[in-house]
Amino acid sequence: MRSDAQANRDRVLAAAEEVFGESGEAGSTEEIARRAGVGIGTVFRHFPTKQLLVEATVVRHLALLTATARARAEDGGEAGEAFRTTFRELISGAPAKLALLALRERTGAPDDSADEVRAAALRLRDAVEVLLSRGQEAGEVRADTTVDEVYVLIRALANTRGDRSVVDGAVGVVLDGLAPRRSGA
Amino acid sequence: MRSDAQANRDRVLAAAEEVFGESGEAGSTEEIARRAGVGIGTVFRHFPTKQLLVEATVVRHLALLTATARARAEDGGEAGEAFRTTFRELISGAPAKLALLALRERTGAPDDSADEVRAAALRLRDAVEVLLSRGQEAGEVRADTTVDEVYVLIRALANTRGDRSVVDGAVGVVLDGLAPRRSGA
Amino acid sequence: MRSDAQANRDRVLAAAEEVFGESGEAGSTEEIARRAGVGIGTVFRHFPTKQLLVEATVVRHLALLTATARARAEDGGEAGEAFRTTFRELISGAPAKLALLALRERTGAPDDSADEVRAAALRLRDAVEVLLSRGQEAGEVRADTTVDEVYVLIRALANTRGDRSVVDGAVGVVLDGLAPRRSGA
Amino acid sequence: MRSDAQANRDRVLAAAEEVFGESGEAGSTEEIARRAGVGIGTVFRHFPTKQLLVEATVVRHLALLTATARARAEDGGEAGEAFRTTFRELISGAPAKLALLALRERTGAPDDSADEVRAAALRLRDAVEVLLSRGQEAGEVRADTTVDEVYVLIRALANTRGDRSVVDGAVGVVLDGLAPRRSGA
DNA sequence: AATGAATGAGCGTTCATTCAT
DNA sequence: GATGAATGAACGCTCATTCAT
Repeated sequence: MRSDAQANRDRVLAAAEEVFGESGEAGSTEEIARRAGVGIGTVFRHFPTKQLLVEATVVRHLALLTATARARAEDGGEAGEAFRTTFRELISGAPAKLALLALRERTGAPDDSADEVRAAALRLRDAVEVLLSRGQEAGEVRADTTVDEVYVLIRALANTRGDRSVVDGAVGVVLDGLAPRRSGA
Repeated sequence: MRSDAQANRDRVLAAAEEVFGESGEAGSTEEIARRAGVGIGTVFRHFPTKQLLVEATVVRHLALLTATARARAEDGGEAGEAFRTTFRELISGAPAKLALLALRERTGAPDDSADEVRAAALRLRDAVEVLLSRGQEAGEVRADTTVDEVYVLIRALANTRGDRSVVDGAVGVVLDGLAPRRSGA
Repeated sequence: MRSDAQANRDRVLAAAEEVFGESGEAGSTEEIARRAGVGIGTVFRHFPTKQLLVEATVVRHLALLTATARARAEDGGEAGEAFRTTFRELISGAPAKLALLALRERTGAPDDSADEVRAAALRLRDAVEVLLSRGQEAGEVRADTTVDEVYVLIRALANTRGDRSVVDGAVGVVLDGLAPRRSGA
Repeated sequence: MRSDAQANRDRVLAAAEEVFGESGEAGSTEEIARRAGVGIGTVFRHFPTKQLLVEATVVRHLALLTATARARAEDGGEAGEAFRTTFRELISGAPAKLALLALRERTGAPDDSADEVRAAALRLRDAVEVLLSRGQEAGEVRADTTVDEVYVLIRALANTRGDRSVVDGAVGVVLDGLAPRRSGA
């Protein structure tokens, strides 16, 4: 029975990512249950509160992004390229869905599980940091920028809506800003 | 009574900007009425639908930002400086509140008044364009970037939450990306 | 100024008959004011309560019907014909609007002015009685029926909706039922 | 739980018939919930819209009347008597409540479920037609009247309020009008 | 006397949450 | 464990009524 429960939990989380991705926190729990193919009671058994479901969804998504970043880091490719590619991937990774994140980080921490969100965000930040450091050491990324700044840029751009080409151009501008500063500049 | 009505309309809009700024569209009309110090009926007399109130709030905010940008353009200051200062101002102008904008631009245009939002957004874009063009002509801003890209960057960064100093640093990085490209680069 | 006020009162009553005729008591006071071309305050100055406005409208309508019936009675035409014609007129007189009446007579008498409604209804009943009696005396209407029965039939049929021809046929059936009974029956 | 749900649905419908019977469509859903002894949410779970609740109530009532008429038709009694008895039963069946019907048939058909109302009304009409035809074939009911006329008469009289004896007398008059026409008349 | 802005109770409806089965 | 019916607080909105001008 344990695996059944686990399977249900996963289906609920997947449905939640879909629904919250479309409607933000306004997405209804009932709709999530419907898409997950389970009863509403099952959703609440796994996530006693909507808040907890939202947070679990965010954590799951952050974990996914973290995995992406780590994979890049382990790829062993060229440091600057790895950093830039990951930067772009995190931004376009799941545009609509990261909206969630932005929303989440706007409010206080009303319950314990918010700590898990913070922890997950930190793990992503750390993964980004690895790539950033390497890029900087390789002289491919400007030395005078911090992970926090880079992380802020990723979050800001991840929520952007608009023409793909325009957004891509905008990201390009930002990456130019992250290029090494000319010594004589 | 006309002036009273106008005053109330303004108080409602101000309260709406506050509430929507904190909670997005989820902010309740009742709460807005409370903060404006008027009855719920008064809110609906001025804005027959919540949607219309949201849009009026967005328009008002965009108009404010547009005024800021235009004032800079007329200041007659140095072109590059004017552009960069305005860029920073639009971003920090009303952090929490611009969240609204992002939300708005995510959905379709269900009613006529949405056109006013679009029009107001275009006016802001145009005001930015003036500053951008001057900066480019003066050789103070890279020539190969478009208003749309710049506008996307402003919108993205305007919704950012976080330490003032970190955000400022991130904006600085972006402005570096907007600096003229080295000819020999 | 007196005549202005009187004129306004009349315009309001006319608008009320129109609106209540279309929507029953659900018609809004605001809509009545709009159609009467006066401010909402004016409506309430003349009729301090919606209830009173409804009743005044009913009274006005009943008075109109009463006048119709009395005119027939004074016409001096043939008694049976006069009765039958009036019977039909009262029914088709203002179909949709009499709906009001039916509604009214369903509830208790919560305020004094309801007495005026009752009085107006009695006046109509009396006018009908005159025509009925004459018809009976002339041997043109069955002798064993009472005004109350006739009045009930009028009220019932007045609210009927449906094809004109079908309703006319139904009224014809009822008039047949009101014809003198065969002595040998 | 299925049976509980069904029981609740029935209690809601019964309460709705009561409330709408007293106040027409103006009766509040909250009041219906109260009388049914359920929460407001339960009412909306079974009838997602007030409109649907109104229509379901009407359909239920019409079905009841139809059953009554059909039972008479199958009784195998004397044709004229069966027709007249049913005619009276349909009228006194649920006086106050049929008000609903009248209201319903006044408006257009804004949603699909209104079709069910129409269908239910047709079934009742058909049941009446069976009795009418038999009565006419038996020479107990005038041959020159149509179901539509009879149906109109039933609807009109069903909404009548007033002394039982007076209404009974009025119905008697109408039944006389439905009696076979004298050949030599 | 007329106006129409303001008020707030009340309504239809939604949705997170509980709990009997 | 899973289900889904039941619950009721809360929301958007309407409208009769009041009152400052």
